[in-house]
Amino acid sequence: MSRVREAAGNGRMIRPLSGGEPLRLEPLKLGERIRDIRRRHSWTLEEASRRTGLARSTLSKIENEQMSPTFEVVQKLAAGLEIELPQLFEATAAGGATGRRTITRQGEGRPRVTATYEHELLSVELAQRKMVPFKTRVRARSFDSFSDWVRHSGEEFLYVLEGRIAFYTEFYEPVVLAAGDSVYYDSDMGHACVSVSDDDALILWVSTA
Amino acid sequence: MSRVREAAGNGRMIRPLSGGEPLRLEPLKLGERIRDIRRRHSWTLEEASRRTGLARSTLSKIENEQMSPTFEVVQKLAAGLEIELPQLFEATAAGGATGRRTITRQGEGRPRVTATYEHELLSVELAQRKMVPFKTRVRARSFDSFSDWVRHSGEEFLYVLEGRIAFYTEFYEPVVLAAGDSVYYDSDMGHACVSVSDDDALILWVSTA
DNA sequence: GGAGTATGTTTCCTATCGGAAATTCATCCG
DNA sequence: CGGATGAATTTCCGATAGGAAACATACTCC
Repeated sequence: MSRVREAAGNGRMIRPLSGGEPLRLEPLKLGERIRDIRRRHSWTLEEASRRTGLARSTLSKIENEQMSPTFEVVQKLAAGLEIELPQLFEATAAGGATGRRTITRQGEGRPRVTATYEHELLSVELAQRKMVPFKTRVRARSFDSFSDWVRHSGEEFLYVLEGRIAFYTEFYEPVVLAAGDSVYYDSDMGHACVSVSDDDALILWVSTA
Repeated sequence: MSRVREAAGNGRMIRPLSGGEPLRLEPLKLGERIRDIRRRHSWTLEEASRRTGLARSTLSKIENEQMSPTFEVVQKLAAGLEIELPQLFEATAAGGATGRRTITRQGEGRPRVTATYEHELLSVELAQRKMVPFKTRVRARSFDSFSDWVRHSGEEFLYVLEGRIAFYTEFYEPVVLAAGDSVYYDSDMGHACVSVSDDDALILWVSTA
């Protein structure tokens, strides 16, 4: 049975950061950090060894702060343990680390209708999120129904779910996007889109908060 | 005519991404990086030596990739050169190419296949973006094919495009998501998903960078 | 030109890293 | 208990990181 099923399905959940170890990542206990990552994945030194290509003994010594790995080795560690290098050194505000999660079912977002768009804000329950996702219905042949750019600081990702839209931005030629196409852009650059299909177009938008 | 059409239609364009370079995924040239930082401050090896407490020769060898510094030394480097550790390892926008918009056509992202997922990274041409979008194919009935949580700092938004998946996270009960459903969660909380439909499931993922 | 100065590179040589194997520690059995 | 199995730790030793000092290569200024 897969470990996830075990962990997620039955009662035996991997507890957050159980009382035992606080997992605080003080100014750079690389050893602890490595060990923690390994433990979280329930990897033995042997498994970690296979993954990283490093000797068990080496890993053991690193975890116990008995040696300072060379940069080369650090890279192997990051790769093998499937963690991004910068992440390895980030001072995570660990502590309680209470994960958050919110589900939004099809059609159950918070609607916000404007002249041009029919937005449906997703994941509204979650305050203080770094991204703002919403689904938007662009009315069919809305070509002439609006008059100005939308512009707001941040970045935006747009993915076309259904239909075809013409996507306009300042400085660029307009482009037609069909279902499955996507675009990423700085949203302080004026932008707008219109449906060019016979039906409404449906797009998924994610903005930085 | 709408102002958008006007504005977008005329010829004045900022050049997008320099078409030439494919944005190489560098193996992280630490030496070059260090040398850049030092040069930028107009520090001599001697000065850098005083700042870091490392020998001139050592610095020289590191910059010329003639040796792999130990982690201890890397720490001293970061401290002495007044740069945050994670920053040292962040993938730089190599070419400097600050594109402000990038289109990714259906199926034309950069594939990344793992045992469990078939990712397609979107908008890869755009370096230094705050979000990382990708589309993922989750193999049908992949229920037993993986064994561990995915976990990385940041937040994540998931939208189901096709099929049905079971979405697992630590601390929560697993939940089944169908096309059109979405979830927003802290991605440092272990998470994973499997397809529970007869066909592969297709999901759109956006992570904070 | 030659002496002097400032910067980066290349020797050494020792301390230590990193891997193979031996050793310890823990947990199951019979 | 003794043996067996699987994990982590600790030797041991060759390879290499890192420092001191010598060397190389500019630039000055006289």
